[in-house]
Amino acid sequence: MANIQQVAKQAGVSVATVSRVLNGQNSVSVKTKLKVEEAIRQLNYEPSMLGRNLRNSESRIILILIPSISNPFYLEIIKGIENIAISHNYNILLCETDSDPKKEDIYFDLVRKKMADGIISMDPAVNVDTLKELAKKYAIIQCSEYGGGIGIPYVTIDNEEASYRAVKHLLQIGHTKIALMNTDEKFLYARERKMGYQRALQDHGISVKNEYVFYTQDLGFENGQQAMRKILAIDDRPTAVFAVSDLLAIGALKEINAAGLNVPGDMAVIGFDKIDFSNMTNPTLTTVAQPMYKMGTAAAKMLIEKIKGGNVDSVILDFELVIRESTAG
Amino acid sequence: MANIQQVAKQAGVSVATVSRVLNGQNSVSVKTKLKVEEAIRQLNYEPSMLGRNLRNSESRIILILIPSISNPFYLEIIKGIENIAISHNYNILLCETDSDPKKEDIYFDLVRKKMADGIISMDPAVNVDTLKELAKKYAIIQCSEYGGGIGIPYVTIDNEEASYRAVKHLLQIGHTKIALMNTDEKFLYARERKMGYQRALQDHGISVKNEYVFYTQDLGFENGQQAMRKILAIDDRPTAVFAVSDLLAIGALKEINAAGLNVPGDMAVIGFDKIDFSNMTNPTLTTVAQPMYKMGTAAAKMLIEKIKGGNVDSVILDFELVIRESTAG
DNA sequence: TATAAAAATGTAAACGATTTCATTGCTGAT
DNA sequence: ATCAGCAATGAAATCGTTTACATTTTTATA
Repeated sequence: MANIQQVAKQAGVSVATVSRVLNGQNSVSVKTKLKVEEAIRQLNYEPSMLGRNLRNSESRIILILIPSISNPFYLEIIKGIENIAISHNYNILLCETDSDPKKEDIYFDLVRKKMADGIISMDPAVNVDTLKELAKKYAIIQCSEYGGGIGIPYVTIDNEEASYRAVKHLLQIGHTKIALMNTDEKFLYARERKMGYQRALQDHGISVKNEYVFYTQDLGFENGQQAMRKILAIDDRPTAVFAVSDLLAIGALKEINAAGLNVPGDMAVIGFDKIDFSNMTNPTLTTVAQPMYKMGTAAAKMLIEKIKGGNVDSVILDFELVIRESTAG
Repeated sequence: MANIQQVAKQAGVSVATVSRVLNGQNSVSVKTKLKVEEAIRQLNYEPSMLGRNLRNSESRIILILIPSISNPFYLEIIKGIENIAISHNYNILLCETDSDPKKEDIYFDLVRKKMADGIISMDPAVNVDTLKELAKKYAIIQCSEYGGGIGIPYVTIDNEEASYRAVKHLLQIGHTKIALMNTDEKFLYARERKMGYQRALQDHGISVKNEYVFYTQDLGFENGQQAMRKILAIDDRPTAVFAVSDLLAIGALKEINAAGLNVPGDMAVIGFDKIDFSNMTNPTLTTVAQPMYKMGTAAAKMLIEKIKGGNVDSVILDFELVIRESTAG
């Protein structure tokens, strides 16, 4: 495999000149440029990024930390990140942490060892202390899920308000007994969405009943099924459920169907995230749409700016309540 | 940021010794080893992979080529690849080609430029000629989708037989009018699955009707809806559909529901792939399960062997017909 | 035409590791 | 006490680029 030396020799110039041609610098005459290009062609030369990266002290790789690759919520965000990355000549390394600190650390090592230039973290269970420590030396952006007040820039939506609007929608179409299907309150977004839920109820003069608030271990389909089973078993059964993720809501949907009940007739359901599948269910799912693609592009731009040494501010993007069959009168 | 030189200085040894400690070579005395480790701690040293990679002429990165990140079919495969990769100290770069030769070429460039050590291609629309050319110089494995007879090792299932068994199942539960929802026959798997469909019908003395065979542009949900709409409009309507992907089948399901018909009562449906979501629909979907995780691990092992310079053979794994509600009597 | 300025090119030093080969320091056998 | 043989260590080359600085060539100006 040819290297730059051999190209230089073949073209009868120095390696510096070859490098200049390679990088499109204009301080090289047309004649030599042609010579060099001809040599490159003859030798089938491809510049090695290994050499270049070492010399430039960069890897041009961006790490994306997600808890689980199976959660479709992240897909659009990843697309957004990827498009910006590619157009800036970066590549992305997709890292599934399983919310496991050990796996997490393997990936953190990649930036410590210069194999990655920066990190976009979307793992809500990320170890905030490690992240904070890391952020002192390396470029890090939090996306969608974030630890608040730790000085690492993030991009997100107003979770409290989004939740408020979803619940308000249920109230407006006449529901008063509304259950909340939430995850562990160790997650900031879970706390925020609960607050929105509470505020909406209070605005309508309805007191929050603890029996109507459920916590799931995780955001998956099965968790939604399990929680829904409990909800259906309540004596004074709610007539609507607001789930903090679409997968939870889809699990709920399935369980309601299995119980022979009708959505939205017997039980209205709202999800969160507007994943692709939320439109494929029967009935289709009312959900809160996060601008996922935009979140991805925003996060990527911020990170690249940060890698360049710039200073970036956190961003809060707009959400949208998408009303579909699962709450349609 | 400290480098190996500074560590050597701090420890009062040569860089060679530090390197030996780093790589766990045993030809270094306990005393010096401790000195070096102490120096590493003091300086907070982390070895740079950029230097190491250049020296070793490797990137320890594996490329995964998939047509679309949104297709959940690939997720389990990717997990399988990732686990093997990690345990062999490789990282994976996930590349979405959109079946676009231009994007594809960007990623091929990564291996040409030494930024990746090998490729696992899962894109059925990959440019076979380029791939073949590339395979002469670089390690390449095809997974799940493959161009046959081009001398690049692959891992797959017996698509013809899988299709045969799916259709046979429909025949056994009494269906005789069975539609096939296929994709473009430029894909090998599409041709193979059609052959299985034909063989099953012929085995039962049923002639293949061209009006019952539909081709979709793509493997997505909407394609399934569109095709189903056509199927429902046929005069002598089939009573069962075999779709070559779960997403197609789920689109069909939705459309059948929308038409006020019942699954499986009015129309039985079988999908292909056993994606997570196939168990979340209502009714749940009968489908052909590919051993996706295993396909991933197999492909990864093969690739790593190939990178090491070894010779590897193609692998054909077992599939399984998973019977669920959408075909249940 | 001589000369200053500008353009084109070259030389050699990084970047940060690994590894071959050479050297030093020991141990133990004679 | 000598020396072979082995273990531990070091010096320096190497991987393939980019780039600061030096040098040469060209161009423009008087």
